[in-house]
Amino acid sequence: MSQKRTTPLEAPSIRKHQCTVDIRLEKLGMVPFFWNLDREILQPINNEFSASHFHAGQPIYYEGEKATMLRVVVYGAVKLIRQTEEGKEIMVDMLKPGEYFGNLNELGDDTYSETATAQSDACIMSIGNREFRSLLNMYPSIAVAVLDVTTKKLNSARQQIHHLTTLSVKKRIAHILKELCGKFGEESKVGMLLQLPLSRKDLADLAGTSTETASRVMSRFQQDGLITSGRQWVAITDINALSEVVSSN
Amino acid sequence: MSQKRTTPLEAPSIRKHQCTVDIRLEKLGMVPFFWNLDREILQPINNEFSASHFHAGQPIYYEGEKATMLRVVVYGAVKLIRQTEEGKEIMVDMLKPGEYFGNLNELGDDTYSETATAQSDACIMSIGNREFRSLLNMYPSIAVAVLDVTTKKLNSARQQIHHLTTLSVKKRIAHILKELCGKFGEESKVGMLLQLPLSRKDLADLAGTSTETASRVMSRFQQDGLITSGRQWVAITDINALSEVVSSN
DNA sequence: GCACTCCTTTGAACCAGCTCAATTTAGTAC
DNA sequence: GTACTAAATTGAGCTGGTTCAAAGGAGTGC
Repeated sequence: MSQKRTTPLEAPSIRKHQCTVDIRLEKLGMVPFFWNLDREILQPINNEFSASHFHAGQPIYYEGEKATMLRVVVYGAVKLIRQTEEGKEIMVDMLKPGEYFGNLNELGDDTYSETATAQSDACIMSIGNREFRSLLNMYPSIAVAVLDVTTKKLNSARQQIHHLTTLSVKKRIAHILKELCGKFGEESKVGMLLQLPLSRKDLADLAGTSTETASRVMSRFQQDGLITSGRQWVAITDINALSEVVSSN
Repeated sequence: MSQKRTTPLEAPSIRKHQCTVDIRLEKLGMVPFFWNLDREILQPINNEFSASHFHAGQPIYYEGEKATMLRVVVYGAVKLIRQTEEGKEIMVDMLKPGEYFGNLNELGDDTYSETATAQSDACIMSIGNREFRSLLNMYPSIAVAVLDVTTKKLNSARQQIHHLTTLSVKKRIAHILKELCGKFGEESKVGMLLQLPLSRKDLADLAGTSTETASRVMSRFQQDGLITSGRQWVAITDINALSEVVSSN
């Protein structure tokens, strides 16, 4: 850590220690599910959760494993991947703090339908499925909040389906960059820096294309001054131009 | 109606009259949302809904319209479509009786994110968004049931994304036929007949391909004896062979 | 500072599926 | 039966994106 870092990305350890017991309650209150709850209700809910840390690249669970937990991202980014036997994979979602993943189905006899991996160093809170479901039944407002989040996810999944079949790779990537910018973008000297490690392969998996094609598109964007990018990082320098790419001819 | 019909599909008017006030309550009880509810609770809920009929091909609402209602299919099939300005479209879902669609978001200021069209003659029950949301808050079990349905939809949307990027058109269509078979298949002399009008274009929109390619694939399937098909109808004759197509090499 | 790793870029051939265009046919109405 | 219409089929050329291969760099550990 004493060497000069050339990545503009924030070093992971800076924030890692912050995920202490003390601030878990605060984090939990920031999760959309628990918006309207009083502190005295939040407290026992908090006790149901347990926290754990993951290093960048470390798997959290695998597709097909027996699914027993529901998880919430507290710090860092988590990617959800589906893969074929031949190893071809696609990224189904990239989660930021406050988002949930895992399983919330009735019984514990389901399996996870995707693999979850820590994209950066991450802190995750987990709760047993059964426990969470009893929360849902106890507090309708939580159920409704979870439903709203899930509905939004469904909508964006359907938009993605639409894009996959109607847009060119170039437009799809431009659109994805815009979304990531809204989610992970942070002001920096190189532009809106996406605060997570993001390789060409990740982008390709998000866009449903090959690494090579993603690289070609990104090279072009960089050439045209829309982005600045290095190894595993991307910064958006001209978001309006990206929007134009999506909606052009 | 006195002429001989050559379509194996059931004539729409046969069942249409069945959607009377008398049996609405029964239908409502069949909707997954309302599984566990007592009859005395169901009764007032039923009163909140209003029913209406649509002819095959008739639009129910358009993408972008102000979204105020949540709807449930009582009889018939409803397709959900998203389209680009140039008219290229994709089918996001095909719904059967008991499934919900429309909007369930917080306030009435959202717009529908897809166009809903009656695929066959259909009977639809509607409820105001606000009213439904208060039901959700009143009966947690409804909220949880809706959440479960939505979660399943999300999962299948994500599977579709996966298929779009990893499977060939042939496999995608084979898979779609299998799903439709489970949902709309009815035993008949020509095999498992899909009990809804289904054109090559519909299939193409479902698979995210062109009408011509869908036609070519279907011709091939018919040639190989996997299906029997005519104008706007499809029957599956060998579902095992279809499964093999999906999982082959 | 040096070596090593693996991420990224670029080239070139190839192909699944698209598009455009023309023809055939199933189903319906009379 | 006959005529009509919209769905379905089939052909042929084109192309965006894939695949395979190989070279070029950024970041890291020692």
